[in-house]
Order: sequence, then C-alpha cells, then structure tokens
Amino acid sequence: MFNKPATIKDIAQQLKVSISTVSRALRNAADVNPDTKAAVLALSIELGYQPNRLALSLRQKQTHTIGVIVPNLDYVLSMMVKGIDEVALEAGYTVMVCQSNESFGREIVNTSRLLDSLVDGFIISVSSETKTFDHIRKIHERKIPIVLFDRLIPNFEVPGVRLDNEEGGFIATEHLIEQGYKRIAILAGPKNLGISNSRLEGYLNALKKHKIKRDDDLIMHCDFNQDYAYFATQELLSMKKRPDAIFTISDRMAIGAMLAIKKKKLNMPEDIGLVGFNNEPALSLVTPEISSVEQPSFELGKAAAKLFIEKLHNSESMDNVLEILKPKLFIRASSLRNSSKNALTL
Amino acid sequence: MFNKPATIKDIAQQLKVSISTVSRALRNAADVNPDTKAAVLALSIELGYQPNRLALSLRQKQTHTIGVIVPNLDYVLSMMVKGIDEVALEAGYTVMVCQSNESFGREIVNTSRLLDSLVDGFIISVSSETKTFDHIRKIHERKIPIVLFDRLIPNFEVPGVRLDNEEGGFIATEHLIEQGYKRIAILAGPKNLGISNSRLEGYLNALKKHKIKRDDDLIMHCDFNQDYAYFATQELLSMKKRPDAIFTISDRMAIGAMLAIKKKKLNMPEDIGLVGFNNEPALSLVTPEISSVEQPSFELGKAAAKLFIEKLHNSESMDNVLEILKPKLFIRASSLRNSSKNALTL
DNA sequence: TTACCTACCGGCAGCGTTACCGGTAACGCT
DNA sequence: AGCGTTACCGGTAACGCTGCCGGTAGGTAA
Repeated sequence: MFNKPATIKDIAQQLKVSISTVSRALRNAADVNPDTKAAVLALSIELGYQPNRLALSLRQKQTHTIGVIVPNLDYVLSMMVKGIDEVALEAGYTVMVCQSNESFGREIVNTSRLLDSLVDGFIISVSSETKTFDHIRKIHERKIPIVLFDRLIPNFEVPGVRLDNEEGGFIATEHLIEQGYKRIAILAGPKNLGISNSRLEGYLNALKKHKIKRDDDLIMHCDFNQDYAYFATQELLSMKKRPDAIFTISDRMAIGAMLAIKKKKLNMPEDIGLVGFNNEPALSLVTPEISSVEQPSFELGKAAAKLFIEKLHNSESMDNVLEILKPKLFIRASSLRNSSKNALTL
Repeated sequence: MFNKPATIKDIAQQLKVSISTVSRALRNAADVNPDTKAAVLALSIELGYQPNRLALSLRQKQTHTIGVIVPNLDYVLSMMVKGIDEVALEAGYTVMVCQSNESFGREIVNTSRLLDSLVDGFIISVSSETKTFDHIRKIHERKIPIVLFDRLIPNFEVPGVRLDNEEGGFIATEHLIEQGYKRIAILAGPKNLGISNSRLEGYLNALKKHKIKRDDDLIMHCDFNQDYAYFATQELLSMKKRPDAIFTISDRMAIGAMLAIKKKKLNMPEDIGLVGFNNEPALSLVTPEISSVEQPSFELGKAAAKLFIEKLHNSESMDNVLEILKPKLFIRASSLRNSSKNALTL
C-alpha cells in the first residue's frame, strides 16, 4: 500500500496539527491534549509509522547499536554472541557482529568501520594476533564505551567479563591428579596470550597444592590449532619419560592430542589421561569421550552485554569492574580411570 | 586530542571556504579548484575527518548496511555468514547479523528491527519454523532488495542461492549403492521443508537410476536433531528386514544415527553404511569416520552477497536469478567397504 | 563594446527528528 | 479589569551532509 514509510510530517498534515505536536504526542510527553495524543497515536499505527532511526540518531547522537568484534564464530564465541544478542535486543539495542578472523589488521578495519557506522560502543574480544592496543585505546580516549569479554587486555581500565581461567586450569589438573596421574603435561597456547597463561597458572597451582614438582619439559606452548597440538603431543609422547596425562587448554588441541595418542596406540584413560577446555559438543562424540572444562559462554555473553548497558548509563564508575565466571569440569572417559592404579609407574 | 569528530563545517571554517566547497572537494567532484581541493584533503586527514554516515544515510536514503538473518550460527551457517561478510566488506557494506534461533516470532522481530534500522536490504535464510512468508513478502513489496540463501522460499520471486540438494541426495545415495548396499534408508527432515524434500528426491532418483524399488518403510522423517535421529534410527534397525545403509540429511542426524548403530553393536561399514550431510569437522573425529556431503558454505555466502550487490544496482532484472552450487561427497570409513561383498544379503 | 562561456564558489533547502522558546486562549483570583 | 497560571500548540533551529541553483570573475569571441 504505502510505498514510502510515513513520517511525523504526514501525520501532522493529515491531522492538521504541527509537527512538534505530533512528535510530543508520540513520545507521550506532557503538554499535549489527551484527545490529540490519541488521534496521533491512532493515525500513526494506521499509517504504520515507524520513527526514522537515522534522523533520530543524527539528532541525539546515539544509534542504539553495539559493535561486537570477535576473533571468529566458533562454538564458544557464537554462544557468547548469542548471549550478547539476547540482552542487547531486550534493552533495545541492535548488535553488529564483525569477525576479525584472528587478524590484527582485520580487527582494525572492523573497529574503524563500526566507528564510522557510529555505534554507541563496543563489546570486544581481541584477536590472538593483537599485541598492541592503540586502536582500542583511541576509542576509549574518545569516551566511547567499551566492554571486553573472554580475552581481556592487561592493564587496561575498561570493564570486562571473563572466565576464571586459572580455576579452569586448576580443576582440570587436580582432577587428573586425583585420578592418579603422575606426570601431567600441559599443552598451553601462545606464550603471551593471557588466557593461556592463566590456565597454565591454574595447572601449576594444582601441582603445587599436591606437591608435585613442576617439570618444564611437560609444559608445551603451541598455537590454538589441531595440527600444532598433534605435533606437540607427538613430541611429548616420544620423551623417554613420557607424560601419563595431558591437559590441553582448548578442545581443538585436545582433538589433536587425541589423534596423536591414538597414532601411538596408547589407550585412554589407562595409558594416558586427557582433559580439554571448552566442552564443545564434538568431545562427547569421539571415542573415548574426552573430559573438558566448560565455560558458561552464553552467560558470559549476557554478562558482557549487561555490563555494557550499565556502562552506557553511568560511564565513569564502571571502568574497573571485572566480572569473573566460574568454569565447570565435565568428566568423561578420557580421564576417568575405573580402578585406582595410583601406583602405576612408567 | 580531538574529542568530537571533525565535520566538514570545521574544515570549511578553518579554510575559510564554504561547506559546499568542502563537500565537493571531498567527493572530488568537478567544479573545484585543484588547490582548494588539495588543501581540503590535507586538512581533512589532519583532522582525522570521517564523514558522518548517519547524515549521509539520512540524505541519500541508503545506509550501506545489509541485514542478515540466519536461523542459527552453526558450522555451516557461520561459514556462510563469513562469506557474506567478506564480499560485503569489500563492496563497502556492513552487515548486521541477527539470529532467529529457528523461531518464527524471532524472525519477525528481527526483520522489523533491521527494517527500522534502515538497512538497504536483506540476505535471509528462513527459520525452519517459518511457514508463512508475509513478513518477507511485505519487505519485497516495499521494493527493498532481498536475497535468500540456503533455505529458499518456494514460488517467491526473489534472487537466491542454494545448494543443489537434489544432487547432494543423489551422490550420497549412489555412492552407497555402488558400495553394494541394498536396503538404503533415508533419515529426512521435516516433511514440508524444501531442503529436506530435495535431498529426498535425490535419494529417490538414485534408487530409480539403479533400478532399486522405493520402499516407504525406509523413508523416515524427523526433526533436524541428534536425539530424534537416534530414535528414528533405532526404529529403522529394529525392523525385521532392517536397512543396510542410512543416509541422513544432516550431520547432526548422522551422529544420532551413529550412536544408535553403536548401541545395537552393529559395525560400520560392514553391517551398515552411513552417510551424512554438511561435512562438519566432527565427522572425521568419530570412529569410524563418517562420510558426508559437503556444501561450499563459504562460497555460497559469497555468492549470496554478490547477488545482493548486483540486485542493488539493477533491481528489476534479477528477481528470478537462482544460483545453484554443487555439493561434493567426502567418502570416509563409515560407507567404504573394503572388499566388494556386493552379494551380501541380510 | 557587448555577449557569452568557463571555472569556481556560496547559499539555500531539505532528509526526519527533537529541543527549545514563545505564543495564545481560557480560567481563576484579587 | 488586570494579572498570573495553566494547558496546549506552533515555529525555528539544529544534527551533518549533499544537490541544486545562482552568482562572480576572468577570459574569449563577435
């Protein structure tokens, strides 16, 4: 019927009142006769009036749009995005999701893109390639709200939500210890990645608590990648005193480790225990099913969005809020020894 | 340094020329002195001038934003979105991704949201719950460009990209036939879903080509869901003349089928063959690895975006363009019989 | 000299909306 | 009658930008 969307002008003309009055009526402000207000409202729905967001945004300098930048859309992150979406929608915000593909350059492109799309702010999980944060700092200096999630930036005063990664590393490792594993290796991620270091730290804490001596040969760093993990595991398994358990800080890596273990014809959990991180659905499909640390991704996304909305409303007081969510261990066959042959030596 | 972003007004004032001139210079139109143009350009980069997209959009009534609506962000769709993103970015468009969560209501909310965010158009894959298309039809009637992808709408004249699902069903089934399977069942999706019917049709065509009689007992419909597939497979396997192969029209369903097969202590591929659809990474992790039909998701996303851009430029001529991409079969252990015991009877 | 063309530039209006200010009419009070 | 108050409404400017029109200065041709 109506090709062009109706504007308040149209309503004003048909009702023979001024544009201002229509505007006021629609925002149901005071200072407008109940009758006219009713008339305006009636006509507005009849015409299918939708306020022009652009004009609105231009005037009041906010777009009700949140720019979300994620390194990728894997299982965990897409759950987080879903959480963000959920909360944002409810609060009347629309989100624009951009993937940086773990690329620093792409992340910069994305930020500037979103910036001149005039988003009201950002919810960001930085790419693994990102080592310098000037692009984000600039946004912050321009007083544009930012919330970080999942992967935070050290020493950067911006609200954030993340998993208790140290705890995750701890419970995974302690579980392995309790299952009687003695030489527990860790496949950590890149050396300077916060997430990786925290999980490593949790691992070390668990060892310390149970009075197991740290053995640097059992600590391997490699990329978040199935193939790298595969090779790293091969290396671990060919040591003269090979580990009897491996904790990998991601599930992709756990898969790589599993493949290497199978190649060596070692049995899980008897010969070697394995625990991953993220609890992706695939883990319960492989044989044996692989234990993993689950993070509440959806909740984490929601928390990030909530933090963002809060920050929009009282911008100063939030800057050093850091929310930390707890992980949960899912124990499966790969690390569950039936009997307790704790005395096993290799 | 500069709290508020610079505008052409700022540039004009500093250079003591008119706003119009600055505008022209920046769009490097004719009718402007090379010197002034240079000066404007210089100052604009010095001030870090970024044109205000909002104002621009308000004026010329286009936002350079594409609304993308997907039912979810699983493996396949997130690859497609990545493809869309890629092309859109390059063409100077930003995408807004909304998930309908396979919910009809949510899809409507999303469309109207994006609509009043004034996106230039839509790239949509409809939710499985969506049976009526009025919300989409309305958009189309308003002459707002729409491109459909993956899941199309029957009898709806809008450009679209999809997989050759019939071909996918065909090659999967023919492969099973060639491997000597005789009683091939299909786990199809919901009855009125286009995707499902096409794959079923491909299955039937393959049977026909190889002169195998259709057996309706071997055709099961169930939801796209691991659990449903599990139960459906159990049912299939408890038939007196049970099938010796199953083709599932999604990988999730293949996983469900696999679990049911294992529960029955049947061996793949000897006792029973299995082929899935989508080629998700998880399939090569399970034992045995499961064969699957791969669709070029990333390419499909790119194609959709390209179609969209094209349609923006010549809006009429495109409406019955339908691009169909070819699937590819990945053969793995679950359907690969070593020897050819073709004469096997059950 | 007059007429016209070219190169360049500024002014104005308008996209749809709201904030602000000012105006009018009706009413009540002194 | 005169004043202030209340309830309602309209006009205008502005957000940042571009399209259109018209104007000026200088040069060229008749």
